[in-house]
Amino acid sequence: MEKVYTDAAKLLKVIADPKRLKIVDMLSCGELCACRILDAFQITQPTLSHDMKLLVDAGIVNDRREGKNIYYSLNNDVLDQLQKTLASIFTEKENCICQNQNCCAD
Amino acid sequence: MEKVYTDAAKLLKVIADPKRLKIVDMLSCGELCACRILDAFQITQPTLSHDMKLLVDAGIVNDRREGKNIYYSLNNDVLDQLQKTLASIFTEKENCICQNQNCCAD
DNA sequence: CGCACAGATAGAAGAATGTCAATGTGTTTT
DNA sequence: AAAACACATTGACATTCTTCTATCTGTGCG
Repeated sequence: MEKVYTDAAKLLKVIADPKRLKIVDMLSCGELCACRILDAFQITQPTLSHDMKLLVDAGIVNDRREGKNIYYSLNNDVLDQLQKTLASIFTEKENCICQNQNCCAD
Repeated sequence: MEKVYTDAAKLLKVIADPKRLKIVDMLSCGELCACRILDAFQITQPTLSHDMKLLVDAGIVNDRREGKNIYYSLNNDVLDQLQKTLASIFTEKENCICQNQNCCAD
């Protein structure tokens, strides 16, 4: 499968979850530590830690330790690029593999 | 969980797959029948049928029968709305639940 | 009608995901 | 040093997803 699709799908898989979408939404206002994010959910600490690892490993979120806390922030470059990729996929392009071809009606 | 997140996550789950992303990309150039989409992949016909059902059930794709063929096309309204929702989630907002709060440092 | 074709549905097996309790690691405080 | 705190990791279990083979449904044709 073409890399553009597999790369975008990996990012989408990570944010295709209500919790993680909400986390991204929270982080869009600035960095937050894990404990504050945890306060907003009805999940255990290991579950949040697992979700944050997915976001960090995907490159969507950066992490930074300050004393006992880990602070998370958005990587806007990755999200901006994802939006551009989606726009390109959703919108008609010039060179389309399906153009000028009749379906099954040879 | 807030409806905006669960609704967006449902759509994202459906397109968070390289095959289905490519299908959306193909359909962005206009409607196609199942048999032509199938030609572009190394999957069996039931697998494609299952993927198309996910896309149709999510409202991302419309289907239409013409004789023996089913023609699929994008529902651009749904995709446009999804892009707007993502932009709103990724971008800083005025009323943020995390604003003006210190983290864990009371 | 009987057959061929396009696509959907059913059922099953394996892979991936979500979540938790228990425990480990790094940091600060006493 | 010992305890407390914040977070990560491990291992287990249940759920969901992916994909297949086999079969069914709807349509057009001779």
